[in-house]
Amino acid sequence: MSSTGSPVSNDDDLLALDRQVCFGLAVASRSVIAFYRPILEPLGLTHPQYLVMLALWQGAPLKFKDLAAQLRLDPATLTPIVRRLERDELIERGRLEGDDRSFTLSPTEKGAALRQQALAVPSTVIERLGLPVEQLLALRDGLTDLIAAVDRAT
Amino acid sequence: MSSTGSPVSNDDDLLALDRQVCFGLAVASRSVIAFYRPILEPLGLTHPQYLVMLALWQGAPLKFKDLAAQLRLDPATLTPIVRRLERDELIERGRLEGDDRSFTLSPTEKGAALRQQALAVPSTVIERLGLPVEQLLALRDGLTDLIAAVDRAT
DNA sequence: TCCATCTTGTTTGTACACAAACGATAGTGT
DNA sequence: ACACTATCGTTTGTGTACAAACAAGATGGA
Repeated sequence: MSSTGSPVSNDDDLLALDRQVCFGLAVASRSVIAFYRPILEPLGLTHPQYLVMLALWQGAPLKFKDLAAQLRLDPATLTPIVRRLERDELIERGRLEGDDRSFTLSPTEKGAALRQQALAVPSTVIERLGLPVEQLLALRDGLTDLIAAVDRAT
Repeated sequence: MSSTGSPVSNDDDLLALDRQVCFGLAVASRSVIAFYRPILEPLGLTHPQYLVMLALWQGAPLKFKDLAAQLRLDPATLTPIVRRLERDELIERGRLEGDDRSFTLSPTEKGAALRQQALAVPSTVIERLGLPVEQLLALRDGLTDLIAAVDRAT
């Protein structure tokens, strides 16, 4: 109608593709997070909280600012997540000499102990999901490219 | 330490891969939605609202229940989104004979007119993103597989 | 008919996610 | 010392997202 005839070139086709990609991304993200929910629930962690603990288990202490950058989260989003993890005594603040505005975060003893349970999470997920690891790696690479493209374009 | 020596098989490697995939998915989803934000803002739509309008532009009237299923959203999440679109007079309810609990949704005249502006959204996104369409298609397929795997495993 | 049960959409409570404004501290120039 | 600016984390407001409880209508059997 309004196109020259080549495939995936008129507005309606683009609207459909757009719907598939951005919608698929949102659905996949929500689905996977929902898939983690019952697995993380016994640990007493939500998915964002799990990501925070993963970061701190890998390297602590970490400055609040650096943690926000690693997780690509707005500080305003991270603040309440950190507050709940502190309330649950899984992480704690450390002062930073030289700057009274900033602070660091580290797992408490309780938080460090939780890592042992968390080690079972990935294998549980991968096993229940039943996807070959190669496919997960390919997907990861595709997502990485997409994130890089967004960063470049912003 | 605890592994037989093959790559990507011990717990630490799995923890790292897990972090890359589920974290990458969450970041990609948030990044892309953020990327849409300034493009959708002139239309007065948030990203979920945009997805609702896409569904209704493609086929209306749609039963509330069917819309929730299409978008894979909990009805409790869809209710306030629909309320705001009604408040902005972009969609409206239609009664359904035979069942007073249920109702349908359709774009208003104003909502239908908005589609003309929305037609420019996908090309804008794809152009600014600068990724080849083939790569987007491949990513879509990977996401579709992942969603299917989650559905299968749930 | 009457009642138990099921559906359908809303409400309530908790937890992200981000923009904008804020308060407090740090650094910088004069 | 003093103002100016920049940085850091928090607060406030709006908008998802989902679990659990709910209210109202529909449905089926005794």
